[in-house]
Amino acid sequence: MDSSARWVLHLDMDAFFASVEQLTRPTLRGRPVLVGGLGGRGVVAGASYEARVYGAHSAMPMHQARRQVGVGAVVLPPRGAVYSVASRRVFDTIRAVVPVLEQLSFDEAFGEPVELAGADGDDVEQFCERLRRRVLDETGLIASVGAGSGKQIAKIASGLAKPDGVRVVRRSEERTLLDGLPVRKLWGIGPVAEEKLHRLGIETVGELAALDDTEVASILGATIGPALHRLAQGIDDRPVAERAEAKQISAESTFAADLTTLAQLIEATGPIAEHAHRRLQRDGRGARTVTVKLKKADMSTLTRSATLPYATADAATLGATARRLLLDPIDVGPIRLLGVGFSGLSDVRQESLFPELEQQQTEMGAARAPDAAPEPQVDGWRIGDDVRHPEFGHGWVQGAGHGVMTVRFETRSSGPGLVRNFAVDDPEVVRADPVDSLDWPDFLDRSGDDHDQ
DNA sequence: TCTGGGGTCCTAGGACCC
DNA sequence: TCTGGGGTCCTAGGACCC
Repeated sequence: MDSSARWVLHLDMDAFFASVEQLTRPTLRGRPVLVGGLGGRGVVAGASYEARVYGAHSAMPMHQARRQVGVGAVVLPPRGAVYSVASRRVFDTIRAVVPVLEQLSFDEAFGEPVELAGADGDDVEQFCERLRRRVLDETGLIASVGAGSGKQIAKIASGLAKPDGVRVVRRSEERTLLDGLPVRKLWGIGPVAEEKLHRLGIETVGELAALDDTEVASILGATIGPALHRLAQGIDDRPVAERAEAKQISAESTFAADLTTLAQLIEATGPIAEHAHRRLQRDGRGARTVTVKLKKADMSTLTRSATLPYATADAATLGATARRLLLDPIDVGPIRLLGVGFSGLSDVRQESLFPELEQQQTEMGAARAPDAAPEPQVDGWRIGDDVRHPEFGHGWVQGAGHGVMTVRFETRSSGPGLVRNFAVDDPEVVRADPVDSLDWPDFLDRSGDDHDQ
């Protein structure tokens, strides 16, 4: 196939987390929604367009975003299970049209529809519009789509397409578009590479493209450099392919206050290792290498890892290995984040090659494991919790305090819902599966649709 | 009240083997 | 009384992505 005939699409859901909240909680439509950590150290994971007007954006500290948006801000904790189901439905829909998808995240994917090979720009535009329409009809969510001769251009195009649009970059306009772009817009150029280029007076992609190969290699490295140089020149023949299995599974947690003793770190390891282990089990593989990550008060990180003689899925072995790797805050300073990661993943079909060693480590793990009930007890209801009431159906907690809570009863299909107040200990109000907010009241039809992926 | 959580990939040094 | 060179595995740190 002629490579000049290639059309790569980049599909990107608009403000995905916030849009799912507005979809399943219709009262929030048109309002500035911030999704993310509510604690003092939380950041924004998703901001609706109404919130972006005030300058709020992803990765911004939540307290700052909240201040900027003002009293109208609706701040909600992330509901990963709901986003996961919504994401799967979106990409199942797209896959029906574009079978090979390279999914980059919950809300982004590349595709290269074979029927577009050799098509002209107008055909591509129509194809993308039909795709967006189909996603909206089947999921209620808005995707923006970019198209171009390769992944880089397609991704830049989807950025230009937002919000709620399509942008097809024709071959004839490619060079002009790239040349004027700030280098930071290239995929793979972050703050550090940008700074290096700026120091040399290189601001735009066009200026980067005009350098010679050895120059770029010396600035950005022998591997990354030439690759980025080719992208800057508009050369991008990277294939679109389904993603391989995950190479690493990890969990991490930032503490409300820095930990200062080894005992605190050991205690904190339990729930974090269990979280990672649960996901390892769902994956079905075992791990050979265990890594702990410690982020210090100054944001620098330390990692320590150990590789076992065999891969295992045994929680006690993995947990004990993680605890063994911890460093003492007395030596390294206060710790704000602890992470536990598993890598060297492989199927663990056979018995251990070293049963005695495993036995030993299991016992060690058991002996050092913290006491049960590591999860902090949830004291009552929190804003954003999903609830169910026998008369009013599915709803969510809008506010709670002074022994009373306010519940808004609504789901995707209900339209803006009614508000009712309850005593926080009202036995008729019970916790509900957040995913029901996508489906209620026809949740009984979800037969084959499991919630966590 | 600064800066989450989940990933991928690259670099570089040392151990170890042939 | 000189100190190769390639390959792989492991470890630690860091850039970058959403």
